Amino acid sequence: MPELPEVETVRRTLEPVIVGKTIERCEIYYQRLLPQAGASQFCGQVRNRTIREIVRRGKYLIIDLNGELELIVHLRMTGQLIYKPTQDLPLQKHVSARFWFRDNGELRFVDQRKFGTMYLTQKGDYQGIHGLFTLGPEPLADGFTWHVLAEKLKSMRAIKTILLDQTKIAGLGNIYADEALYRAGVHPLKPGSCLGGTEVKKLHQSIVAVLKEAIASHGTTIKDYRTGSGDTGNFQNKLRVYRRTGKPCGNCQTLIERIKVGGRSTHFCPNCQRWDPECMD
DNA sequence: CGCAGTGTTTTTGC
DNA sequence: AGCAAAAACACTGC
Repeated sequence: MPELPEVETVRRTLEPVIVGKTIERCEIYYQRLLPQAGASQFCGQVRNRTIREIVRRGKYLIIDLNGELELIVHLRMTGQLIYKPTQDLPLQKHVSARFWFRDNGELRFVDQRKFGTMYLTQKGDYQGIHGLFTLGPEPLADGFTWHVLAEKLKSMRAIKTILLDQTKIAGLGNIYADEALYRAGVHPLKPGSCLGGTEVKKLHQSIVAVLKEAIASHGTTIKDYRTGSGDTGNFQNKLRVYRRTGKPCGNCQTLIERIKVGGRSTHFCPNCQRWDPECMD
């Protein structure tokens, strides 16, 4: 569930409380959290290193250690990265890793479904982290114009499938792909190549708007997602189609439908999002 | 009770 | 190419 707005919220909530802190020690409780290293080697490498900055790329968090190494974190489905200012003894379930800081405080990786991953790499060297290496452009960066989006949509694949492809655009997941398509009035099954210029512009605007609004609301908590402070987000109250199957569209009262696109649950308004199959290009 | 559904990414097979 | 399915998991809801 953590998509771009959730990961960005985690980044923003962790930044003021962990930048400048030095890792005194760490413990790994789930070996597969680290696909490329053993726990003892990993902890040995991060020990006594200071967090210089924390940046986000797509759904990845990149934590700079001493300007030399980078700790790469991907939360996948249910991962949480939470800062605990004081010792709290009742250890919750599903704790995959803990980092203790020299001046007290703890960073904890909690992950019910255990899909989350962490990597350690030389600064800027992402060749060993395939998903990060092949990541598409940041939708909230200045360079992401509607022309860039148009270039990525040149495919006969369903538009929803293209939006979820991280090599095309970084950071969109199931929630915001559905929400952006609804706002743009584009049917999720419409082939990318079939969108006209006006539609691409509208979709571009919708993607940027929904991501910014979701960040302003600290992300969407359906169940597991938490900010770096352990709080829930608020954007779940502002969703217009995602998980609203059978409820009336806010625009036309038509009931929201759910279909499968590329194996993923997809929610849309059959009246506001139409696809007349007359595109033959 | 069993089993489908949940959603991200990688891998494998057609 | 591009798509489907499976796999990595634990828990929820029917």
